[in-house]
Amino acid sequence: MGARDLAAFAALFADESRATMLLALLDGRAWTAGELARHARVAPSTATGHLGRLVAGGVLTEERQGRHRYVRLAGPAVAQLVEELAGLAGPGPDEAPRSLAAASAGRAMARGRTCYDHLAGRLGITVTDALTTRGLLRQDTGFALTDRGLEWFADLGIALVPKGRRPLARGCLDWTERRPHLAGRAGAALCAHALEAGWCVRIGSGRAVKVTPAGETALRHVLGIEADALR
Amino acid sequence: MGARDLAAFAALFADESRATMLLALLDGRAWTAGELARHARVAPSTATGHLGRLVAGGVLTEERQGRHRYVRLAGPAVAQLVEELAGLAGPGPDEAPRSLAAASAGRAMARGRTCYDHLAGRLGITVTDALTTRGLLRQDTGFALTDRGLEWFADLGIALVPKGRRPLARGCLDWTERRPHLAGRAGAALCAHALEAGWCVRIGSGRAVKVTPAGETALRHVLGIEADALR
DNA sequence: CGCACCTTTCGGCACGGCCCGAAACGTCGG
DNA sequence: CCGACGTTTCGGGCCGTGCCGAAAGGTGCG
Repeated sequence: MGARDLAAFAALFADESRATMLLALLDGRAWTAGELARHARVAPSTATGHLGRLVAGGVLTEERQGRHRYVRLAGPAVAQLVEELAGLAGPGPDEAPRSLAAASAGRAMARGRTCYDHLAGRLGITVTDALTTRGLLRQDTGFALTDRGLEWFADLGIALVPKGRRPLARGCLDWTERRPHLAGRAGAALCAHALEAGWCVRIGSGRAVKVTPAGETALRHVLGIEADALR
Repeated sequence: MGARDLAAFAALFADESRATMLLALLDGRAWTAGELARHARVAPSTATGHLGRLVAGGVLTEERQGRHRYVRLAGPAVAQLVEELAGLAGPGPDEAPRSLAAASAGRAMARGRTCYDHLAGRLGITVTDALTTRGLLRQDTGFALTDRGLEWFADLGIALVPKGRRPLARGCLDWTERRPHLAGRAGAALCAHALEAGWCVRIGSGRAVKVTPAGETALRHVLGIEADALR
């Protein structure tokens, strides 16, 4: 009877405080227990309990450094699950954005953000579409890079060697655009490259990113993306 | 703040009785409220409450026929989520099978079963591997059918027309084999064909299936699968 | 029409969880 | 060595929710 295990595992996500923490951790970085407690607006002692359960359940991994307790998502599979839950949770009645500040933050997130370790939002969709129309990515029969796509990554200095069980390319449902964007090893490598090469930078401390002028030039050059498409 | 929605949605899966029902519904068929109540070993009144919540949350769809209330999973996305939860729930310490009967049922399920609407277990893995080694399915750069793969389906009398948002091919993590098997529209079409053509039949009322002698012949003929590989 | 059968509504009970504050523990820096 | 800070443990209060039984709708069949 795996039902008991399934229920216990799902219960880890079935609390608003833990969900707030997990959504924050979707940026792929390690947070301290105190940061997560303040972010979720609960007492430190409460956060300790939550983090303990999430670590025990295999959702998070922890790393102790001195008096700090750093936690991060346990891996891509967990990140994918959180994204899927977030994507399926909404689709009921259309909801109006809460406040003006939330709407503004929402627009920045909708323009571009990281989704664990790859690009999402309008930016992620635009890049994925450009890869597809240029014959570097196939979406008609599944979701996979073409041989020309492998060359394109190699030209960027990114060697995509199969390692571990993570697929090279995978479609990740974008819940602001309602369409899939590139995830998997290729999506992670491309996002890392974009951040390192200065194509885009993080806004504040959240998951939102914005494309730099240099990034606009580079995207037009390597993928034929016009700056207008990113606004 | 989508955290509240995420938590409320996850809570739908965070109960053993509901999880038992959802796992049963993974066979893709419609069940009546009474059947699910008996299967989960709860009173009919309790089942009514659970089903009401699952339907309201968009996890199930219902269809009333006379004095019966038929429910089924709301769609492939929900099925995928349940499978993912089930797959990630276990991987802690290795667990020994409970009883002999459970072990026997487990072996039948491990040999072959349906996973919502496609084939899983050793049967699903074997078919997926055969498709891959024959160049009909690519897994190295993602998970997609090749052009030759499309022809192979057409030769079987299966026209794979893109319709809706469901991808043609998708990898679904098999939690008995720990490897992906073919899901998506192609996986569903192949499973339906296998059942219609008598390649395999359902065992009892569950999700387990077994390959018929005619099925062994057919699989050897169209995919070069030897019967030994299915045992 | 009346009797099964499936399903639903309603009260009431019990268990488990989430939360906090106070106090203790451990680490870092002066 | 002492104070500041991050984290943890413990106890207690509170709310949500799962469960059932009894009774009431509805539906179909004889």
